[in-house]
Amino acid sequence: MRIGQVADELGINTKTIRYYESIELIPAVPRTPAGYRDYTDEDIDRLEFIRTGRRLGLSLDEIRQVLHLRERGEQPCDYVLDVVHRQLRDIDRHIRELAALRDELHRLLDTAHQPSEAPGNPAPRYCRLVEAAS
Amino acid sequence: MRIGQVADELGINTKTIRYYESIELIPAVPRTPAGYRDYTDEDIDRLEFIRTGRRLGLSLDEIRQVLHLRERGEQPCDYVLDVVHRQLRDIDRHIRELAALRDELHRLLDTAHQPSEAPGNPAPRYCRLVEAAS
DNA sequence: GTAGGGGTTCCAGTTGCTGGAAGCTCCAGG
DNA sequence: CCTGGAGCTTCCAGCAACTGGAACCCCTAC
Repeated sequence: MRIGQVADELGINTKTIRYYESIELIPAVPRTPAGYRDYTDEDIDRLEFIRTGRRLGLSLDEIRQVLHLRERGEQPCDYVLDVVHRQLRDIDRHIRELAALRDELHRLLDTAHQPSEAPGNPAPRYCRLVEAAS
Repeated sequence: MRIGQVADELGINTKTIRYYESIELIPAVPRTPAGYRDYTDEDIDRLEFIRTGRRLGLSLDEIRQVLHLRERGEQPCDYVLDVVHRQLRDIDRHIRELAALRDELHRLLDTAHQPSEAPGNPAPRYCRLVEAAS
């Protein structure tokens, strides 16, 4: 199967697949006589695994670790569990930060409806919206 | 004021300030006879403005737009309002996605407590945790 | 024969910094 | 006067994870 079809089926860019090969995340697959990459179902499994790992928030390097562990015959699930736990912690923190930012932006929009030159307010240097957030 | 002190006061890296200068987000400030950058209070205001904009989620390019608008004597607040509205939409979507991912990871951890070789389950190729998420 | 839609390689750019190396400047202590 | 160390300078390179573009090859259909 050629790279374009693989990309279509998995919903990845062909560039991405070649990139994964270039960083040796996937092995170099055999070529057709014309020099085209020729992928097997196993290659596609591997790519799908990578895609899922990415979707779960694993970095390419973490995915690489999992693949290496697997190649050495070890069970990578403990490692994955660690990563997933860490990931959950990061996500919770990220959500909290985003929510705080959202609230701040909402407050900012509220001030946008205030008169811009309330008595006693200094003239804004750049943009009173942004300066109000300092 | 020299770059180190500015960096300390604003809580930015000196490298970052030089980087901003290199991409012409801030002007090149005058130098002392020894060649050291010498910052005025106005420069620091500008940097603080940038820092706040970044904290609000504006990209450096968006910040650049605001600064340019301001230099041309236009009121950038409408532009900033647009950016902030878009930003809010993006944040909400991002939070929703992260929450969905979090739930998925939680479900994943639940399956981690299931027996790994339930009858009828295919043997995992790489890691049953990740494969369960496909 | 030629137009098109694939594929190939390699280089460079994206965003927002950050690290490191090699060298200059300044100031305080001995 | 010398020396050490902190802070400054420049330039180069790298991070993550791709993505775009140029220039060229291959295959099929009309």
